[in-house]
Amino acid sequence: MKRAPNISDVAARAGISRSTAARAMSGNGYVDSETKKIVEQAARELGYRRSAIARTLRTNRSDTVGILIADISNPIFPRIVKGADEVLAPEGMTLLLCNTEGDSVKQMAFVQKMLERQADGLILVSQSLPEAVTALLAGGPPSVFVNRRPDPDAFDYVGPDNVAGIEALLAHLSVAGHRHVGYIGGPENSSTARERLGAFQEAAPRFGIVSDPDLQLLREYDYGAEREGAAELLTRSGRITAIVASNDMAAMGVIAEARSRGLRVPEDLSVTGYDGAFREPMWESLYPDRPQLTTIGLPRRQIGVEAARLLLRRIKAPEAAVAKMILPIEMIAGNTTGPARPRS
Amino acid sequence: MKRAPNISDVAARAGISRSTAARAMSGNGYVDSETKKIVEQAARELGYRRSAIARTLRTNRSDTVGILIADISNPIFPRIVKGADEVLAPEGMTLLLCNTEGDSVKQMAFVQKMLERQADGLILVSQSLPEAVTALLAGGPPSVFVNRRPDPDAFDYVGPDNVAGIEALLAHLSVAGHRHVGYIGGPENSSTARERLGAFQEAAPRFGIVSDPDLQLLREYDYGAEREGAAELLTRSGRITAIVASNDMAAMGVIAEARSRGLRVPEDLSVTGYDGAFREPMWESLYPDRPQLTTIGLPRRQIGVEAARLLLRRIKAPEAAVAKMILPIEMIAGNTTGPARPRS
DNA sequence: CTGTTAGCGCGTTCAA
DNA sequence: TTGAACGCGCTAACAG
Repeated sequence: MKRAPNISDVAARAGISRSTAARAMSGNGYVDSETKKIVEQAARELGYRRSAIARTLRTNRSDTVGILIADISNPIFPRIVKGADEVLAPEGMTLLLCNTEGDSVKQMAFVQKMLERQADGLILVSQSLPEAVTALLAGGPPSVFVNRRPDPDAFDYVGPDNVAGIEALLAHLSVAGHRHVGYIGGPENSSTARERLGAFQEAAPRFGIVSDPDLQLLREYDYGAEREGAAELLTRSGRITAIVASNDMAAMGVIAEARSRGLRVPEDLSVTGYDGAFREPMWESLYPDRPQLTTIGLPRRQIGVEAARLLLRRIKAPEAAVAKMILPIEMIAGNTTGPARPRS
Repeated sequence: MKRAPNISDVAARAGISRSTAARAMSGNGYVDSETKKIVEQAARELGYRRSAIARTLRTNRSDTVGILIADISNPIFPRIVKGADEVLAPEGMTLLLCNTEGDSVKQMAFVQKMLERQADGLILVSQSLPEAVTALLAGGPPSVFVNRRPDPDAFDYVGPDNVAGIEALLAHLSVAGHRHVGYIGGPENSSTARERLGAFQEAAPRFGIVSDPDLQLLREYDYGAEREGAAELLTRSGRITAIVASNDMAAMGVIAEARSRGLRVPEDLSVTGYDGAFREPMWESLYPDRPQLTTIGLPRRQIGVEAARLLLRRIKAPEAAVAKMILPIEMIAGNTTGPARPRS
């Protein structure tokens, strides 16, 4: 088995020097259009393929961006990836995707691999961020954080307006007469969850809503965990007329729990989600009578687009000031919320 | 900004030669355990990181596998990826994921990138396979096809037993008394769709089911396209009592169409899916009263596992005989099928 | 516009 | 067990 042809082989076949052949193939520098044709012809005949590896070794640029996603099966993430791809692909950059499944070991492993492979940049979407990772990144390539960010604001960040989202939900519930609202937030290690909890605690009184720590739980962002959270809240207090869940999947868990206790939604209990994960055209018409969550819509594609732009900016200007980009959310009123009616 | 430390820097700091340091870091060849410690210490102090790029250039192995997925938001695919990762990760290989969205341009682009980056192998899941791609792959690294495969059996393949799946559905419908069954298959360019259509045509008579080409449509594997297909079938024939759709999402489209025409499922029309996409614990309890599709369950994780094993095998033995692995399916009876009852 | 030259960082002979 | 030397394939000066 012969080795793959390299630029020297092409040059030899074209009867020309290596560097001219290289210029012809890469498009950099001056090459006579006539000789360029000859070189391309020779390359085609040989089945020559440029080695991105050698190029990277030489230039320290890999034209590659690693993107870490917490959970690929959650429909909001593919949209973000797509948005990022839309801006990176035209720049000749390839997105390398990793599904971390919220596993910090996989997270570390992938970041390591990307560093070893000279990734030009990293986009971390909704990652839990142990110090080990941020430490690694501190000396590494440009990194942009999406949705969650590490503590010291040392990195570029793009995310939705969490405060506005919570306030919109509170306003909505308040108008419907809710006073006792259970809150299930995401875990402590999520900056997003911390922001939202802070917003809830700060804003609740302004909307005439009781802010009682007993009614505020922190759970993982998933169906099962928040379903259990709902069980706890409903057991703990008979006065709750609404529950704010931390995302749409989790809200479904809350609804399931409510129903299993004989509570109707929204007649007996109002439930809100967050992120609009089910607002896909397909879901829309899928179950005509399914619950239409009251939720906060996120500009998913735009989040991806802006993250990629921020990354490109930093690749070009590594010393630019750290950017923090907050994108507007959208309040979506569905049929899982209604007028408050005391439970007991 | 100084350049990143390399093996020479480490060697210098350890007071040792480059090659010894290299051996210490890579674990290849003999190194005194004492000097090894010293080298590792020096590396740590310098923040040294091995360059996968240089290593790949030197060895022609990148410890990287590219995996192409048609549609990442379809829940069956993450499972396949996970299965593959389970066997590849312990071998020190990294999976690089690409969502092709059924777009052959993206497909080609990613394959090209992977070739240029010396991927050790490729896994193509449910890809439509224009000749250009298979031609590219023919001279490339080991490739394994999943679900769909190119025409000449020149590549390793793993997929579910399509014939058994269709027969199981036919048997199920036949027992329920269905004679006029509409069939909506996947597109012509999908080997899976061709296999299933062939199985349907061959087996229908054996089950006392009419095989009329007028009742057999080929459509894209999606909600909208198959919903339209269902409209066509239902308009075309008043005798149809059941429709076999080509996957679960598509089946939902068929059901939606039926309902919009005032047909109840399964009382007036039985509908079957294929792939069990909604059979996730979360969906199970999500909508208590949602339709439970009668469908064919696929061994998703196992498909990924076997694909990865096949790939490893071929990487180690490039000349091994082409393998074709057919995995058993599972018949799942739901509540979208019932006794046949004439429509008109 | 073209050719010459010198590494990028590493793994791997081969001798010592 | 260690060290010296070479080259993987390419780009980027620089000189012509």
